[in-house]
Amino acid sequence: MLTTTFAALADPTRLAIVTRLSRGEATMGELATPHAISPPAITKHVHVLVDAGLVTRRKVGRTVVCAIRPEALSEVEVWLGDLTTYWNRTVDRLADLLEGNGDGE
Amino acid sequence: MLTTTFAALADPTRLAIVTRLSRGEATMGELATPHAISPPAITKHVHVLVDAGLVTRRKVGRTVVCAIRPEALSEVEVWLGDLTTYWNRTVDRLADLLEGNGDGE
DNA sequence: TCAACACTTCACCAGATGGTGAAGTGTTCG
DNA sequence: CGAACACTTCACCATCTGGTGAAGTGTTGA
Repeated sequence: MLTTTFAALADPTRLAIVTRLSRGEATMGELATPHAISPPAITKHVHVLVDAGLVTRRKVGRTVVCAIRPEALSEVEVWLGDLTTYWNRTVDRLADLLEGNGDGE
Repeated sequence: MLTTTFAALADPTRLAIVTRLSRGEATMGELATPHAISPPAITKHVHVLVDAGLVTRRKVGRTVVCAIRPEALSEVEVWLGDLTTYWNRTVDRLADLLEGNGDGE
């Protein structure tokens, strides 16, 4: 669901995690470092991202390696694309009206 | 702030409002109709969208007309674009490694 | 073997969020 | 004028969210 994706990205810590992971894989510890936040909090945040389908996790020894799942963001791209199409159409129609040739539809 | 935008879009009602407005302006009443929700709730939702810079409001007689502000979404587009660039680079580097010519950096 | 490590689960708390009904503001129109 | 209308503000409530410390799980390595 698109709202789940947006909700996952609506938290600064999680947005930073996703941005960090877009530059390459990282362990939970590496994700936690820049955030002055407790391990349980990072676990929770990553869990939200996994549930939203934005991130994958795999165990490697005693660490957990996280990676981004770009496919989940393509849903956002599609939605944005649709919206752009619609409002461009609106702008075109408005431009037509302003030019006086009111046959926009 | 990007997280503010995502937070605004993280609610189904608000996402529907934005999608609706991308197809053209609407009054508060028109926005409320499909949502089986009380007028105060709609006022609140639109307020969140206005605060996030996604929507504008203007009074017309005793109605309030809302319109989308696409500029706010361009911030999302830019972020998505950056991310895509990064992970494409990662995929390229991985492809290089798999082909055996390990001079990706 | 067993201590240190990396992380998770648990129980809990404060504050934010989404909803409500009731009352208020300003506009239209008979 | 005054009733109906469109919307907002207010006070309030239940639930969700992001955080914590303490205890638990499984892995590594001296």
